[in-house]
Amino acid sequence: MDRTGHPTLQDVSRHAGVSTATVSRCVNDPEKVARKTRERIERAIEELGYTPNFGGRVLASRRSNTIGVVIPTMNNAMFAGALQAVQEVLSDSGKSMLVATSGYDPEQEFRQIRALVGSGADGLLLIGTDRPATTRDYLARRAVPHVLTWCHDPASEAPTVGFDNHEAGKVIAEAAIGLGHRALGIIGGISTDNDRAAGRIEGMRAAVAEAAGGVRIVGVQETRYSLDRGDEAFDRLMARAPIPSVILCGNDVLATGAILRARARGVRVPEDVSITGIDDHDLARVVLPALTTVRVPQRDMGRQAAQVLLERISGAGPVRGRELPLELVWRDSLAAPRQVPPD
Amino acid sequence: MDRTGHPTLQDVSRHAGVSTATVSRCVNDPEKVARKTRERIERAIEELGYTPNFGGRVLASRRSNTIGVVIPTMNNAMFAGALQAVQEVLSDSGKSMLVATSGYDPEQEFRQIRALVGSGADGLLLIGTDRPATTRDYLARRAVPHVLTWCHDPASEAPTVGFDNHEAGKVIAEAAIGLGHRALGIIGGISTDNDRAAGRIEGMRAAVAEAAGGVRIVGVQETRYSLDRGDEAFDRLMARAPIPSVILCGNDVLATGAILRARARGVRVPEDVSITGIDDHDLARVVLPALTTVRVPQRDMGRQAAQVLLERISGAGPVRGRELPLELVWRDSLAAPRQVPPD
DNA sequence: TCGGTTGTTGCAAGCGCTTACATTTTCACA
DNA sequence: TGTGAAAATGTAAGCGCTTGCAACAACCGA
Repeated sequence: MDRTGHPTLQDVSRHAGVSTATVSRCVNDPEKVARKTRERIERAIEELGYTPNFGGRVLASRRSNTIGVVIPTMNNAMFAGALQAVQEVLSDSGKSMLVATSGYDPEQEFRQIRALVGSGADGLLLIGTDRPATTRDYLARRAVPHVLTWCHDPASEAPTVGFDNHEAGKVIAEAAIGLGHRALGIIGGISTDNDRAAGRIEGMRAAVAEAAGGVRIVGVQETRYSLDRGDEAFDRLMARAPIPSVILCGNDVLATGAILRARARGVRVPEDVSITGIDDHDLARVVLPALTTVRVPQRDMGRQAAQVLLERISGAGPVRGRELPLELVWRDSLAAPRQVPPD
Repeated sequence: MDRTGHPTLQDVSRHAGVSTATVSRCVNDPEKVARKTRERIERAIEELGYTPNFGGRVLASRRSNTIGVVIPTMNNAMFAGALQAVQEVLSDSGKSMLVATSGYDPEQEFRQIRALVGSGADGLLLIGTDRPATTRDYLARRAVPHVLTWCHDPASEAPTVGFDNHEAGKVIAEAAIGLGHRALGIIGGISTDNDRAAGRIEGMRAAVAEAAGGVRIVGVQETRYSLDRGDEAFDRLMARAPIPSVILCGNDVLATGAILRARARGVRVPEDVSITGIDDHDLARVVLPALTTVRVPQRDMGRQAAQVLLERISGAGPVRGRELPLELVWRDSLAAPRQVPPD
């Protein structure tokens, strides 16, 4: 019995008449124990109601079977959905998931990373590639196995399992340009310390740069991801000439906010102005008009990121990142501009 | 140096010329150490880049400073939002959060609970009051401090921090009845093994039972919480007479699904049929018409539940549950029925 | 029957930390 | 300057488990 009255490995070993080593093996690696012995031990475990002590286990084995995840916020359903997938994979492998949020703040992220590592995390799943040297040094010095997701960069030191945000922005911008839009507005997430938001905007800019014939960006707003911010940014964008004929939003929440605002102001979408999103959030098909957007494979991404992280932790060979495909989803919020404006 | 090359408490103690006990105190309870000594130790910690070993710490102190949360799914933004709040509170108290999901399955929940306890969780936050005796016994036998949320029941053995689901259903049903609706349809979550979904439906039924003048329920559909299921349930409810003049939905996702379906079928909301939700999800204000619903204080609930759990773990006196207020949110999806149908 | 394999089990040394208790130091006050 | 209480520190005994190694048993073919 331990200090709290729970039976210990030792109790089980006595009860079953074997050594503690055998009981330990029976718990962790049953094949290593002869069938008859195993049955005896299992009965003892059952009778005593034994459960392994976590601390002893971690201390002796140097593994906690716990992995940490830091996401910007759980208020974004995209992250939450991916988290769900991560949890499922980990759970299937007998691991538990520690979760923390950074609120898009690099320092907070660093704090949370340290807290998770201090809580025994065997590995870490992080969002995005860019982080301060302090954080990267910490990760390297402590040799914390980690995988980055929600982004993809083959050149990254840590494996990335995700998609190319730059590409996502570019694809949707090209779709708009292809329809004849020449004056584009952008409502993006705040790109400071956020490689995903920045990448999306850059992708949009790149599409414009590559386009022929007077295509230009007439305004860029960066704002926090939230329905209400989409609102305000829309107003600012529509406040002064030249008015964009399409507004490319950094994600579906912003786009939905913009549509809501357009509706309230009597601006018709897509007749007066087209609006696009990125993510393919639930909102995208609920809002009216339904959003034309780029589908981000959140579930798959979460699942695969978790798998890659597990490989990385198990140390089985070099682990490579993976790029996931993006898909343009056509709905109703993007249409050809009313008239092609003169150059 | 430990086996992995990291400095240990012992290294620090040698480096600073003090005993390991003093270093331990300096880390866990700095006031107990004289200033000069503390500074010396802190310098040593800094120079060596020491971080406490989690396993050793848990083993010796019998505390992991980790708490576990089991929710049905993170795909429901309501749970995710609450989780965010829980995480913030825990993080502020230096605790980490383990998260697992049950998929609304009691056995899965039990498995996850065991996994979290096996991962060293000092306490547990669970959703809802009802669970199998097996699970309750386990919790009692292992004496796992736990708090229940998303529900409220002063009679529950474990403290509950949440709202009264029965009341939520009743409030919205009364609102509909008050407007003159007599034929009510219900699309609820699956009430088996789900006291919240069951409570909401019962609340609706209770309102009907208490109402005078031929108010009756003309159909009840139970279905999984998802946009598409709201769809189907709507169809079934509208398929045969008597047709309800209002459909009370168990949550906003179902209600939104129903509205989407109504729109697709050319049924006008609320002119032809009113539709209500519960939760006040983001969808509620995005969907057209915007949902009349009951606001569930997810953030507050998460925050308070976490606080109560921390109290419970610290063992400071008897811990009482808390009930949080509900608020009816009037929007556009609920209106008086076209004509009061003859009794 | 014997040596060699293969399969099982036990021995025992920690893993790195906390903490009750003992000891030493400090300091206010007489 | 002496005294006692309070403050600071040290001593050392584990916490419950894993695991490398050694010991032993069972079984094989020669």
